[in-house]
Amino acid sequence: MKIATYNVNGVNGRLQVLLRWLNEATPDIVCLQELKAPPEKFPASAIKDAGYKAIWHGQKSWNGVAILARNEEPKEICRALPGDPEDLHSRYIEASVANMVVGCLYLPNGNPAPGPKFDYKLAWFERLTKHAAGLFKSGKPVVLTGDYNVMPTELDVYKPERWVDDALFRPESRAAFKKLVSQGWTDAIRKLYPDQKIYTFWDYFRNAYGRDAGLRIDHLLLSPHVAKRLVAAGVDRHVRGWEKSSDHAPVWIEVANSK
DNA sequence: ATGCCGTGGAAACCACGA
Repeated sequence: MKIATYNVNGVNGRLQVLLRWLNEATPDIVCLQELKAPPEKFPASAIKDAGYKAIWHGQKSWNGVAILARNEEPKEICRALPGDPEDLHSRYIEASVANMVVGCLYLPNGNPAPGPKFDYKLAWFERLTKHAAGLFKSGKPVVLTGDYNVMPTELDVYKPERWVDDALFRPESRAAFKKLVSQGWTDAIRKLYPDQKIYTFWDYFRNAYGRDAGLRIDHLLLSPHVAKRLVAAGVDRHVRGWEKSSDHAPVWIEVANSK
């Protein structure tokens, strides 16, 4: 069972890249972020033709998340994080699929920091952490994945000293990620590759991809039941080099089938 | 050191991203 996360940076603008990658990688479950499309503009039929059933939470221009699955319709559990009815950003969707709970998230960027956007990021992080605690306690197999907009450690940034004041790397953001993970979640990439420089995002400019000036900000957090079954993980970084690519690359895990 | 690129939407510029 292969589970992937991919910030597509515009699901319609990147549709050909997305379809090409789906066809090549054949993941079983896919979490997408930054659809940048209202619900009615989600390319459902193209994705269906590619072999995937999907649920999505779209929004005009910004944000937007979706969960795709082969052979099975993801059964929606919720499409917002509890805790703030005023928050209308489409940044979270959760489904039951393949006997797991899959949470797909697009955590706020938070720049400029400090400021209201950074406050929103930290508040959103708090809500996520609270929600995650409930999921964790449920004892169910859970995958909490998406664009966390946080580099957890210095190993996850090409030039840490340049990012210390950035919302993605500030101590508050790193502490929030650490607090979440310390509930007992497993960061899949770091579990298998504790010391390797691994990135999931490269800026469009300054030839960031060519220089490998990247960040690791897309993560898959696994509950103990799923972590036990983890057999492989990786980043499809070559996809970032494709024409019309997103600035993120897909990240995936392979888990053994549950018995 | 910096949105230098890129998207979507509105209206030939703006907001937003990491």
